[in-house]
Amino acid sequence: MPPYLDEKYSFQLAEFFSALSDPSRVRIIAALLESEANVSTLAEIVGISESAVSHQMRTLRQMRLVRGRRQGRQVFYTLDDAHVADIFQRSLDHIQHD
Amino acid sequence: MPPYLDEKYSFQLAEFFSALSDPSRVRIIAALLESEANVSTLAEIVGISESAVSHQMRTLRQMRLVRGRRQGRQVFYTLDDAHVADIFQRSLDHIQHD
DNA sequence: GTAATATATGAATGTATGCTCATACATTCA
DNA sequence: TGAATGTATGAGCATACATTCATATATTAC
Repeated sequence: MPPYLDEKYSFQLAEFFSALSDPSRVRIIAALLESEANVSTLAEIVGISESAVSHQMRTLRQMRLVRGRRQGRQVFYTLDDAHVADIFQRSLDHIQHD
Repeated sequence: MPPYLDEKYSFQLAEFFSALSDPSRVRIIAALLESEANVSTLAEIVGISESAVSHQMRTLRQMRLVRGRRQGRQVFYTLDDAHVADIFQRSLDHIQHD
């Protein structure tokens, strides 16, 4: 019996959800939902080290969830896609209605 | 600086996405999007053992993504929530539009 | 040039997780 | 009752991952 969703898409979709499956990354996304922010600001907001944030931003960049824009010494990150914001917000609403 | 999303919700949201962050579970959800199914059918569709499916269904039950209904020796699973189906479908569309 | 600041990255480590295997539980049928 | 079938669960293992620490890179100021 063939899977209803082929291997390629099931992996890609799992990867997409994986990008959102960590509390630190969730808080990063939540912060970026309000405004762009640089690494050290995100570190303060999320409560982890700047190194940890930088590692997470790499993951989020690779998943194309965020985009970085260097301005001098700082790199400002923004959400890369409105769909992601929509999915994130709907999921949050879902969670909060239980 | 306080997080924009408090600890409780960031953990719950990360847990929710974690439930969808594995290719096997993604295929299970995709199958259940079409119709309810029992464990052995899901095992065939997804291509993993019935034991592995059963373990995954436990996770999905605990996250309240699916619900089991025993009928004789079999347990038929269905998606527990229309929001989940909606979020899943939107995410799939998002992935497929890249 | 050097020093200082912001970010990125590689290695190491502790923890989480998906699967297999063995076994237990639940239900039906003889 | 006992055998057969479908599902659930615990232990163990291999792999993945989030963080820390040390170090590297990039940019600005002096």
